[in-house]
Amino acid sequence: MTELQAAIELIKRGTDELLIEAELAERLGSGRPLRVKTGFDPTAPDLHLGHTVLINKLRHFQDLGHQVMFLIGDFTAMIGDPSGKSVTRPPLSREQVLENARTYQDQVFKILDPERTQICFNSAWMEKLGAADMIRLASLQTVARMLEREDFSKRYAGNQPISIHEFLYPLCQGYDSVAMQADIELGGTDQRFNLLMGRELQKHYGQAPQCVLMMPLLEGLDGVNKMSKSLGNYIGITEPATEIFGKTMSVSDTLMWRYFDLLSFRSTTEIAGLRRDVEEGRNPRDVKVMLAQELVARFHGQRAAEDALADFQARHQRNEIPDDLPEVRVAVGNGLPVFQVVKQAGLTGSTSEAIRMIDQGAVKLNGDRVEDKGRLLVAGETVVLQVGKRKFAAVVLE
RNA sequence: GGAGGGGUUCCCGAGCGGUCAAAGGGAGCAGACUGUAAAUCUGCCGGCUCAGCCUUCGAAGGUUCGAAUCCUUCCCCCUCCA
Repeated sequence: MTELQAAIELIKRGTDELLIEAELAERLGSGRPLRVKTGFDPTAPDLHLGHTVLINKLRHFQDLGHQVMFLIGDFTAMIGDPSGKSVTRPPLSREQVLENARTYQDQVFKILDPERTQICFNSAWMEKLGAADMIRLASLQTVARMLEREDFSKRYAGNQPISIHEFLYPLCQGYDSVAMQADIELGGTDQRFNLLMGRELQKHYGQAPQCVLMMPLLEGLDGVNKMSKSLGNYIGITEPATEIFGKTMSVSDTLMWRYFDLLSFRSTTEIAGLRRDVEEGRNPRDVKVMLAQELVARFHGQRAAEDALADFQARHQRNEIPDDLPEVRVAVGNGLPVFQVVKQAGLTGSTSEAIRMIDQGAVKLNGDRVEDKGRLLVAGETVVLQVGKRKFAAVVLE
């Protein structure tokens, strides 16, 4: 295998689709470092494993010596990507965007090499674009073309509103590629339309059209929807080791394989071997532990991975109370009913919920189920309160 | 500009003067069962000083003993025509 073939193999591993392989081969063959573009919306700075599918791929390009351009869509954030749902987002202040961008950098550099990563903001060129330029840009595409996009056509067919400015999002993203002179752009499969727009517009502006590499979307913990913060089905890369471990363990046996494919750095043959083991009777839980440990190790180190496993076994397989309980102080005065204490300790969102939880037998005090919701707790001691399986607090009564 | 249809609790969606904190489904939470898996079953699912009270049905007024339901004005969305 030639060096070029090896590079293409690495680039293609795990991808959903590469357009157009021949073009990419040609550019790689030129020997110059390619300008690799990917964009992120600065609205949700907490990166999760879904994002890392893409970031790992960027890492591959860096390893091959190319220039990664990490675009923060501070200008386009004003529009909000209409991909998927139609939720109008509140505009972000300049300061918020900058702060989010900083958070992004901290997080992506857990995977990427800062030396070979260029952070860009699209406001740099979008703000210079005047109204006339914008209209010219808009004239390059038609409404019919826009409606080809699945989410637009669905909304249109379902009598849902589509604002004109939402059509501008793909155009802006495409124009970013022009301004950045991208050789290749990476994105999720849901970005197909926007990514292709870059090709169209680059041609209009006299540039060679960028190649497009689409990565599969990672399903969230529910196994159905794509992993996203707003759906709450995500594993954040800055989450504590025990959380990453626990959430990974809660993934279904089927979904586990998907995570192996998209997130593990194990070789494809090794993963196939594990799959065979399970088919032959190995407990899937044990294989899942390997995945959970690998992920924890990636973001917190090997040591943390060992600890997370020990903690997990203690807490869930032996039902022990964790020893790193958050401590909360609650003023009980002359005695406060348990349900009030539960609420004030932040274990439930409302008093009503606390009462319900107690009625359902979900609340434990020092390990014993609370039967009487009116029971008064008095000042002077520290008790361990538990709601459900996962919420604990050491409550100092005072 | 004209005609018509809509805005209901996290989402979808019923309700069209009292029995409505509002059917049903989804999501979520808890319990049982487990491997903190899935599936399944059961319960919960606005708030509070919880047998009672308070705030919700686009917004603001009004009619009524009583309004998500009727009237007025306003805001927003969709469809068709031009």
